[in-house]
Amino acid sequence: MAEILSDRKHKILKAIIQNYLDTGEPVGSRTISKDTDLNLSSATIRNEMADLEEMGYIIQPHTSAGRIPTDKGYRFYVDELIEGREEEIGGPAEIVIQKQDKIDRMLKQVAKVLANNTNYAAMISSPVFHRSKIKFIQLSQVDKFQVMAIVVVEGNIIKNKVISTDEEVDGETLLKLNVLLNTNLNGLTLDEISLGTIAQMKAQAGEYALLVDDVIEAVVNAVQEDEEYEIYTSGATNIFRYPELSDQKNATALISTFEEKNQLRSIVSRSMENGNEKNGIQVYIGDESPFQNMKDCSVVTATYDLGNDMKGTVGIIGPKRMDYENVMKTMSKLLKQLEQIAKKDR
Amino acid sequence: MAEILSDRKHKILKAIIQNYLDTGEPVGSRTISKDTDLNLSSATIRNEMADLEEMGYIIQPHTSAGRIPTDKGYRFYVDELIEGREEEIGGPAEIVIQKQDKIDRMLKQVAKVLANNTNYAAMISSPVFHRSKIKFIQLSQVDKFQVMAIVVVEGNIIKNKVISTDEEVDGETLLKLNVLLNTNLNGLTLDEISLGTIAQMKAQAGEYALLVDDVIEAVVNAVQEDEEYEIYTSGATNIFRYPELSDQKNATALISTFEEKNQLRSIVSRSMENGNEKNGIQVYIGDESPFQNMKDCSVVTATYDLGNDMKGTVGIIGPKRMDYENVMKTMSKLLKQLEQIAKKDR
DNA sequence: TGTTAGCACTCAATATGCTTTAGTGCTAAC
DNA sequence: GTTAGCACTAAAGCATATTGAGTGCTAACA
Repeated sequence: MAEILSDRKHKILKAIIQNYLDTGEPVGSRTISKDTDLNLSSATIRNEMADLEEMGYIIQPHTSAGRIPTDKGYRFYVDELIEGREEEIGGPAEIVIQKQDKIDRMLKQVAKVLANNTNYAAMISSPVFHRSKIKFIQLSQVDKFQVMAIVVVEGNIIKNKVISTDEEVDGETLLKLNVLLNTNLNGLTLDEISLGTIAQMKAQAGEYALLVDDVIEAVVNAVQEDEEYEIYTSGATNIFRYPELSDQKNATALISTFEEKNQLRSIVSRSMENGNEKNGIQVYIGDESPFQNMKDCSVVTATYDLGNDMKGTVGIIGPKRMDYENVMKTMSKLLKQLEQIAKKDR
Repeated sequence: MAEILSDRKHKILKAIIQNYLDTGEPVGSRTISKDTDLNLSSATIRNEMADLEEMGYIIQPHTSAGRIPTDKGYRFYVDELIEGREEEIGGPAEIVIQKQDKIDRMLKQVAKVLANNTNYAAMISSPVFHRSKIKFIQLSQVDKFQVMAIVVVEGNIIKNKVISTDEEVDGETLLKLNVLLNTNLNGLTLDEISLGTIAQMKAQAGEYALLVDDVIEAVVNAVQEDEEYEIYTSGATNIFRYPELSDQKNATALISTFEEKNQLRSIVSRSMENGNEKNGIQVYIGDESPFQNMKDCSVVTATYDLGNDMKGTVGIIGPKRMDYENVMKTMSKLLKQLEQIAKKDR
């Protein structure tokens, strides 16, 4: 598969793809002959193009048209981009994320900035806390037969659950339970709460053993609920900028993908799995993408890490004819900033 | 403006509009002549149509086409619908909202059900609590210099704020402050917290007077934040079902309206203001709608009331050529159900 | 042997003109 | 007041040229 291209073919292929990214029109031999510094006539270029077509890098939409890149062509182009990415200097102008008090506001802003800077549709998942520790638990009386459990998880994420009790619980009991919970559970992750721990707590609770079950269930629920990460999106309408995506069928599919968010979860999982190879940025071209029926799209994702094992995914979705270079640069800049803000924060 | 139409004109106009709602095509005199039970020839209908056009109820897109309703025509039709709405019996099949533990999940579901049952784009605002009472306040130590204030508002809506303190606050002080807060603030709405109340609390707090300021600020912030209501949307892609809305320009405008949500807020405000006249359902046709540049759309809104002064707005947006009758029926059924669930809930 | 000029050819896109169709308004008769 | 009939209109559909951008191939050239 990975034939080695002659230097000339390499240059011509790159020129074709870049031109196509710019214009969105099939590119002909004359254009390449003029645009490159190879000083070759269109006829020569034509010969080379015929070769490249045979090798599967480019294709003719119809006989009398220029060539456009195939998925293989795009892959060639993107791989080269990824190889060449050292420390990017310069690139797009500074991007500013403002520090926000709530983490989800900040994420919403990141999505927005990303969408605006790339002109593609952007998404970001809120971090998952698979192994984040319980920092603090507080039970309080809300009503006569209702106790509220408040759970603070590392990173000051706060969750609460209301527990209905059969009997009235007095303040003193609540106080005891509070102490019990905090001495036994603080510092633990969900996975670390063993049956042993629970048994031990029940023993200590004495006559309130029954209540302990309910409370623990509530705590576990609260933490788990947290792990149902949210997804924020922005710039879905950017797809209308690209004629190849804005026909009725494609547009409906894409927009409802963004509205429903279920499909976006598959991107997030995929991105988290494939993890941190090569600067953490991953490019899925056409059929490589996690979507069905999205063969006209490319997806670029990256994983961010706010520390404390708080990881999430950002991504953009756009046409295959996408400015991959700008997208990758913008994304990595944005991530660096996001992670810096998070670092400063604690 | 409000000329009185002869019975015959009335019937013809209604027939024209209903036919147009069905087909989306300009309707000609022949069609009306056949469809109505007036037993009039197309020629007679033509004469009447010419009159109706002169009066501004219908218009010809071009000389050799049938007529389509103007905004005034739609208004006539909708007003008549609203007049005639008594206790609707029958109508669309039962709609089921499942009770959800979290109120926002339920609202999301309402939006979804509404969108699916009407095939238009739906939105719902989470309730605003302008005058909801503070039920319970709880201060807890999170960190050495961080205290967390948890505020429970009527309806078990829970909000929290982290307060950074200059000095370390010991448990005893916290306990005192807790009592102080709850005795003074419980049962009050935001508006009812007077400067007098605050002064009084400071006096009682003694050496912790400074801290009281911070805490009250946090509480007020928490409650206010709550009043920044959320808007949930569903079925934005339904607009692609209607050719008159799915051209590039309209679609972009509509979808980004749904994405940004800012514009939707203006619908919510408008609907809340115009309040509960006529079964609470309001119809904005074309230029009457709160949007700019949305002259091809109609908006139908209603206000729901979950008790405890928790009011919000639901709405749908669709083409002017909308099945107003079904929309109004579906909406009022859904609202009744929503309010019933809320009632059962407390 | 690689490069290039030249030419015949292809196919999409655009323009052109013709026909059909669904509607109108007006007039004259019932 | 109602209606049949007719001339008229504009959009939409359809077939048929025209144009233009691009190709592949061949033959000549360095």
